[in-house]
Amino acid sequence: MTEDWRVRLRASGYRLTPQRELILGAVERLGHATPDEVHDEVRKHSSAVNLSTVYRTLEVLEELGLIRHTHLSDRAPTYHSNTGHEHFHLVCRNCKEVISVDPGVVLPLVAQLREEHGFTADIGHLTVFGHCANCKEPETC
Amino acid sequence: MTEDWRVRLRASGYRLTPQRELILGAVERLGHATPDEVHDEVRKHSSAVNLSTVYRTLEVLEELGLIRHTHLSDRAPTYHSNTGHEHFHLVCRNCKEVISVDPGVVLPLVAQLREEHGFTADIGHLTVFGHCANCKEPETC
DNA sequence: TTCCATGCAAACACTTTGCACCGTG
DNA sequence: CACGGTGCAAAGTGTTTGCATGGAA
Repeated sequence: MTEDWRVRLRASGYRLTPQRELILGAVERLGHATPDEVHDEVRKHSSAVNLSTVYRTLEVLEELGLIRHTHLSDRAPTYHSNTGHEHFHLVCRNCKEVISVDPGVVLPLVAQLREEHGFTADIGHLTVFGHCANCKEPETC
Repeated sequence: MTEDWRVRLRASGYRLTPQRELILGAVERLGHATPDEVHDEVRKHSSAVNLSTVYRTLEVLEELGLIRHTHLSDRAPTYHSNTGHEHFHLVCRNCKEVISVDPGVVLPLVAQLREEHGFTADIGHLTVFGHCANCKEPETC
């Protein structure tokens, strides 16, 4: 939304480069994407950016809190913009669908973990695996 | 506990080999372990087993439901025996401590996800990242 | 004796790193 | 014009696969 990420970058001593702008834009456009998908998306909308630059930039953007990552598969991590509301993910083992869920549902759990274990849960990183409504039968997986 | 895993193996058309026995034993001894740690543990207690055999065996044992895996770090998966009670994990981002938690805490969440999203959550695979009681301050990370 | 399982080595997928050059501030 | 950022290539992890040999049933 706002463009204060430019300010944040500079305030943290980072430089504003076209690559960083392109990569942040790609992440926001894609919703959920692996480093490789971000790489492809950037290439699709403009000139190519090196893959290692994608990795380095995703790290920087995450450090600044502009994006976050979770693990929606056993393989590569997926990044998503942090400008929207915080949420966590449900992933269907069968059809791989990803459902974003409002954190309200887990607040009781978070509270209980804090009380009973003194543990502060990081909801944004949370991913719950299972089976979606269309793939209820574990047999079909 | 019981040794019916031998029966299960055979019933599923698999053969009972010393390697499979060693690897299952290692997983049970270790509690939570990556494929590499299992490999080391086997080697420590007997003659070596090939790493690729470890991977193939862990896959078989998981398919039989004898072990399970979760992701306790951004890197390698960790396997654990499934003979004990079902549980899920809390992982501290700072000190990497792993806390096993009774699934009772998440039953309300599971129920709500089923009601509102028709989603059947897989608790055994669940891992919640955050900060433990000793590392409450995100600053220290 | 029949196949499944293993060992070995090579291939893979993903990520990180060293270094010279480039371009922001 | 200094120093952080980028591209490139090579190396590093973690995992999978093809194939010949070995061993459980």
